[in-house]
Amino acid sequence: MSYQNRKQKLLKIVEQHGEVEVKELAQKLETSEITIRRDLALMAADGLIFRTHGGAMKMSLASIPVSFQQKTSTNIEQKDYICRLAAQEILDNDIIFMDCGSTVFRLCQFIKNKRIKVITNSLPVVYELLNTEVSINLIGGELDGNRQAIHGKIAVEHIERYKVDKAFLGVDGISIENGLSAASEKEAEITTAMAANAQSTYLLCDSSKLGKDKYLKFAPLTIIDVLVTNQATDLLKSYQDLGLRILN
Amino acid sequence: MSYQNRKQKLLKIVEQHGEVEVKELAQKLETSEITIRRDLALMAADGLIFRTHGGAMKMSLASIPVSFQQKTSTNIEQKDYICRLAAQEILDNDIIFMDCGSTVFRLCQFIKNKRIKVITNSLPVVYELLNTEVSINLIGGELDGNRQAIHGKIAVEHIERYKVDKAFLGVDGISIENGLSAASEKEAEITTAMAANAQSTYLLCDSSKLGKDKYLKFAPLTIIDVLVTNQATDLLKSYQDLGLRILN
DNA sequence: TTAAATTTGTTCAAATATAATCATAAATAA
DNA sequence: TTATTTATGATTATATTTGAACAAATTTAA
Repeated sequence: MSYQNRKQKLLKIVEQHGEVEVKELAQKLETSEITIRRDLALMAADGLIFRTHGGAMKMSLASIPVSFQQKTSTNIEQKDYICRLAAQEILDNDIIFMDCGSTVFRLCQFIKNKRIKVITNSLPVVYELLNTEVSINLIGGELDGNRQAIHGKIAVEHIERYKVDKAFLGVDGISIENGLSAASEKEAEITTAMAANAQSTYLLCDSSKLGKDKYLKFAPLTIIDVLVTNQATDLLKSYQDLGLRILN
Repeated sequence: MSYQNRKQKLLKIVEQHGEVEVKELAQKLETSEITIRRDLALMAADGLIFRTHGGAMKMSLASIPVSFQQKTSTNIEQKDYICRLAAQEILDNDIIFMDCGSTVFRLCQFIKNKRIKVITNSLPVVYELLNTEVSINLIGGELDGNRQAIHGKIAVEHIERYKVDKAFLGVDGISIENGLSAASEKEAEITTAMAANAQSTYLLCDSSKLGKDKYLKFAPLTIIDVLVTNQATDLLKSYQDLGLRILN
């Protein structure tokens, strides 16, 4: 297979997924990682993609989500697995909340063709769902440049005006003992508000966050209805005992 | 078999398969690889195919998909002239509205280093001002994918919560007789709301729009305080007589 | 912070493709 | 016919691509 051929395929994959890892690409194209790296380097030089550590991302994305660049290429497969599960729960005509976490962001690719309404405070999500089947409602308020998301009192009030079917949320930490925890007060505020105004609240949470606590404990586990994760560990049983539905 | 004959067949195969190898072609045409290579070289020189290492590709596949083209908007110089004037009116610590017109968008470049707060319903404005000195407040509500802007009842209510120093607005048409006119009801709504909640309202308007009417008349000239434009025509006098300050 | 793990860049060798050269065969013209 | 041109194929040399091994840089975890 020639470089040009691979280039086409790589472009397609990157367009589709938004963000990919070198390993993944090497497998898909049945070639070595070094070849993929060389290809990506050439393509990046042409401005066709944005090179990240361990992979690549869509140019259009790279210019926007600064905050996600730092988190790129960690646990992508796990996150995609989780998001695929979560997407299956979404029905046509659903109205859903999506918050500004990096896991939740990856849900976008799986819902592009659904006829739903998404209410979100995340600019990357907005950008990703622009000009798709999805109808978007953007939460208004103060923009946090680093997180590329809207936070604050106005944002919370905006959320409270809606009652939606499902909320898809991420957190920085979750444990039986301390419930949900976050690294930022602002994010916690949004998460809480979204959960309170959704019929079902889905927590998208890769296994690395299970049992971890961050500095700010902000809500009990009970605000969550469904825990979507990637590993079927014994740990999950205790969550199940607390009344959470587990998807994995 | 002659070159002309082979050329037809090769073209057909390439069209059909998108990408092919020299070996493959040599077998199909029952000739040597070197002959195929010579043929492909000639065809590539004529721009009929794209030569790759080891084979050839359809021209259309090889060409770089121009996914992101910068809109070369009309009257850039005029708009920049207008925006430079408008930017001079903005002081540190001002809070301003910016709407989603293409003229107003070009104001961004001139205010990046000002310490102000911008309240806007335009995604392009947000992206342009992201990670600059400017603090951003995004208006929430329904997102219009085509205009990349937020409109609707919620957006208007969001605007009404603020009282700002200056509003910088664009319109599609302006005339003495009919006042301000727009091509879309949604935009008119936002423009009106912003003007009503700003101490001073600046209309950024290149000369091509002066004296023009669009289908929707939505407001009298009196909601404007300052008209920023690029030409010093006699026409402007009548606007001045109506109490508008003219900047040009 | 340091240490471990991962990713990337570099160099080199093998495989493959291309270019160059020459010889042969076929077609064309005198 | 013969001489000349043209197209094709074979052979060899050159260039490109690829993958492996290892050092350097970066990221992650502790």
